[in-house]
Amino acid sequence: MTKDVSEKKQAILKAALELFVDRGFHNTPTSLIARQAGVATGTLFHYFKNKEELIDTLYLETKTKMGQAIQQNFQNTGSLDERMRQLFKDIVKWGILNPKEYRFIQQFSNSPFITKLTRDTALDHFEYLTNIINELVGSGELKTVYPEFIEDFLEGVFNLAITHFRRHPDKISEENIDLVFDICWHGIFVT
Amino acid sequence: MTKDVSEKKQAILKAALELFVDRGFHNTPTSLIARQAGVATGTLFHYFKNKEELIDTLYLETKTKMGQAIQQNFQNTGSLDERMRQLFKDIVKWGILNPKEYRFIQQFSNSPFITKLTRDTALDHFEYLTNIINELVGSGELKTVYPEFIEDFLEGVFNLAITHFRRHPDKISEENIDLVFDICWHGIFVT
DNA sequence: TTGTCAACCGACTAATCAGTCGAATAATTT
DNA sequence: AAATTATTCGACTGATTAGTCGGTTGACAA
Repeated sequence: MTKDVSEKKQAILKAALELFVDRGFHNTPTSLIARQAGVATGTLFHYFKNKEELIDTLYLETKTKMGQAIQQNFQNTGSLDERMRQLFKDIVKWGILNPKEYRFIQQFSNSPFITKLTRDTALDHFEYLTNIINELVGSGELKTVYPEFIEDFLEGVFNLAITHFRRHPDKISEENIDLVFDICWHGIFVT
Repeated sequence: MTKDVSEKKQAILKAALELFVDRGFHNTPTSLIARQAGVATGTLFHYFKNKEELIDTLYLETKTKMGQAIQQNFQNTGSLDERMRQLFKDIVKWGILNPKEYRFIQQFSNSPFITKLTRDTALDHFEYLTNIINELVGSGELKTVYPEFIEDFLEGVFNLAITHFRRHPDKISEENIDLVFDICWHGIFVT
């Protein structure tokens, strides 16, 4: 199962990730990616048909890595609330520990690059998310909403939490991540 | 107070907005912007020192327009909850009615372009937001949070709401916007 | 009328970029 | 060992791009 992927290919993907996050897609010449990866331009185009394929590969691979990291930790026991809290914390922590990867995903998602295809393919690695959404809707514990909103809501709160802790690294603590979860799930108002 | 800004300059900014949203910054040649605006390249560089200045101007102008549109409607009467609901709905509606403008702001905010300077300058037009945040914190109606999070939380929920309605235009209705507000403010769980 | 200046044009340039190609080398197969 | 194939290289090319420049036009002032 462990593919023996070329070291050079990995080096190219790593260099590309860093450069894309720092300089944007079009402002990052393939020549620069190659140099940073310590290979020749020709080698880059040996592994990737063109720049677009490199970007798509990087996106899919990054999303997969994220999906696997989180799925690994995912427990299917406990109350819905507890499991959601765990899931939330795992995702937020991944975002905090892998800032470049998360920035890249955000950048890509907000760029005109993304096609319906790559979006959906990436979603495949988050089946458990779809499952838990269905469970949430069916549980009766939620306010009456249509599922499409729950999806966007979840993505949105993950995003805002990770963005917040990126902007304010001094606020990162187990306690604050819990606090953020409480606010997103149970509201910001005391009632 | 009403600056008599050249029609051509406006045409350039309008063309740039549309092209940037569709194709990204670096993938949009200045020559194309000029053509779409119906002017010569030279004219573009007559109004803007370089491409970067054009992008910055567009960002600042767009944020200002948004800020003014919302401030205009902003009422300082009623309960905190009611005023927040009104503010939320105004912002979300602006995002829905001005999709390209909002996309552009998102795209720019998520790109490596943005400098601390442009970010802060843009924030100037949202004083009332800062005010209401301070009021929120002081009111005792909120859970105990530090203000930095409230800022990021507000930005985040505006974002997720507008993104949601962009993805699902069929869901746009006064009722649903209210629903989304309720969920973001009072939690997604029934308790 | 003459002079001035800002708005405007588009051909042009120097630089940069994505991607090619033929050759060299390393790994694998026969 | 010989032949075949995969990996790697980097100089090169054709296309594209940001920005320039010399000149034209039209408005307005002296």
